[in-house]
Amino acid sequence: MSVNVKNPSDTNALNLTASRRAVLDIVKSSGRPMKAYDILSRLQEVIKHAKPPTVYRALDYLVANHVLHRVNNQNAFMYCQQQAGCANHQDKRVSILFSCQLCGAVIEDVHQSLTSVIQQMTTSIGFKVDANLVECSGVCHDCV
Amino acid sequence: MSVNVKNPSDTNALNLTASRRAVLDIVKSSGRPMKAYDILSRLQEVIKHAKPPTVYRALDYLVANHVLHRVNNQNAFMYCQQQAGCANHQDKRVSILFSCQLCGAVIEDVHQSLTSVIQQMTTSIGFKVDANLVECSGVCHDCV
DNA sequence: TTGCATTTCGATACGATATAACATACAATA
DNA sequence: TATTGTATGTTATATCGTATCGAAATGCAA
Repeated sequence: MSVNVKNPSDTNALNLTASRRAVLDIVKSSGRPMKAYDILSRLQEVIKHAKPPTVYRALDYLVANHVLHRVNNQNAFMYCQQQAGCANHQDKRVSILFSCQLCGAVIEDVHQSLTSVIQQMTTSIGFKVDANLVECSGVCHDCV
Repeated sequence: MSVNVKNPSDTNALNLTASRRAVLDIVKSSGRPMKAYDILSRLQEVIKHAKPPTVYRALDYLVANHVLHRVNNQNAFMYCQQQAGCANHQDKRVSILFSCQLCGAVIEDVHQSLTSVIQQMTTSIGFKVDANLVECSGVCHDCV
């Protein structure tokens, strides 16, 4: 059932099984954050026997591998737009997610000064950031 | 039942009813983030008939009035340490919450450069921040 | 190709989180 | 008094996420 597309010469490659790939495609193609149970509904169109753990396992894997972001203030998941092959993560640039509480849109951005100040603050308190990501909640331009 | 302690001459004063005050005291005195149902358990020692909506209504009010922070990556609530009478909110300084995913501790900090860069970024995209707060998930110094 | 360790998966059940819906109480005030 | 707005009480349920465990698939070495 699962299809391993990992390239043996690339130890950082993803092990995209069928369910992981399907979840990734669903979230990526939606172009916006998706909730777990909305992903599940879509997933069940392709994998009929999919259940909540199917989705959560795939999401855990994809978030752990920096392909998706978890948007905590929406309990949602979105495609990581700043990375191509986890470049953002590898370079330790800090992304910020501006999350609109009205329409759910998330604007992902990076900024050198943000990265610098976060690195400075985390170094001074000995805090290890786990996703090179900060979140900010508010209202986007379109929602006035 | 409700006890209004609002000072009529101060339009920014809190309307701390009995349940709101009890929830605030519980969260504040714990010194760390608390989950809603843990708050409920404690609240029921004082207000026996307290139910989930009792807690969530009080939390909504206290978060809306910048007395508590909602820690999204823990589904928890903590006392706002940077403000005294919402000074932080009024001054538009941006707090950052470094949230440890292992022990649950949250370090709240403010930094002028962080405030500057957030203001710069939000201005450029027309985003209105709703709590002058950003969140960052990771592992704290004590948890290595 | 066999055997073994590891990873992934299917399925059920449960635990945790949050809100809907509606009725009631009460203070301020017209 | 009648009205309005705010806050509360109560029940039930919706929504979200995870623990568990056995089965199946996979990778790998002998």
